[in-house]
Amino acid sequence: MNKLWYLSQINLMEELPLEDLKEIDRMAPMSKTPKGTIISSPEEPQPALYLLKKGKVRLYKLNREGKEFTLGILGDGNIFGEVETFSTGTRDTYVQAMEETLLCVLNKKDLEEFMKERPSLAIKLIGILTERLREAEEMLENLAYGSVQKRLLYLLSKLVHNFGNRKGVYWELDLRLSHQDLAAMIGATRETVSATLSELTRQGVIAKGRNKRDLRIHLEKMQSVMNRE
DNA sequence: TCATTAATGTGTT
DNA sequence: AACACATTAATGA
Repeated sequence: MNKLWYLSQINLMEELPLEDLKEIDRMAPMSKTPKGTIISSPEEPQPALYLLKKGKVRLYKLNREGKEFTLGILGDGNIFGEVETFSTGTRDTYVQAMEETLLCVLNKKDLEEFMKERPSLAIKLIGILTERLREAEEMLENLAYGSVQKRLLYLLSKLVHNFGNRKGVYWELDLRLSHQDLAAMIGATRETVSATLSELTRQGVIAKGRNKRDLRIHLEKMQSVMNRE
């Protein structure tokens, strides 16, 4: 796959004509980021817009006790970053590559100039940010009122939506998440998540994948469990 | 493959 | 929910 193909897969860019993609490609060369790299942090904020061509990044914050709380995971075709005029998250956010990741970096100046010439891009950006905000509010509501099981099921449904591949009756997550990782996304403890997952396995809602620690989810069963709550 | 480290399951408080 | 501890899985030399 070439660089332009990747660019065309970015949410924000998908309807842009080829000439525009070429221009962005000139401004923002592709770079390869190894697994585990902190791309941006409160200590060293990067005022730029990142185009995630391939790979996955995790956005998280540290709470008062220094524990991580995961705000979200972004996959192929997503954008993230922060400049004065907009932000895809809040401040004090860490962005870490969960696997080897191909990124483009658009600096603030280039981005803003390009936006001025192409108002449709700004409108698209607003749409993406609005959608993120809506999802964040939905997640907040769940975190505030749901049981751990409910929160976990909600999270899994979101993950399947973004990272799920159909495997027969199940959907397998194209993500390697430990119980600790899941716990950090729903504000629960690792032990509770383990116990809840065991219970859901007994009920046939989830199952192990080919690798024992890959998760598979039975969407229909999950829906019926969620509805009877 | 085997030793070491990481993740998970579970009982107790 | 936190902790301790046993078991099991993943990693990498």
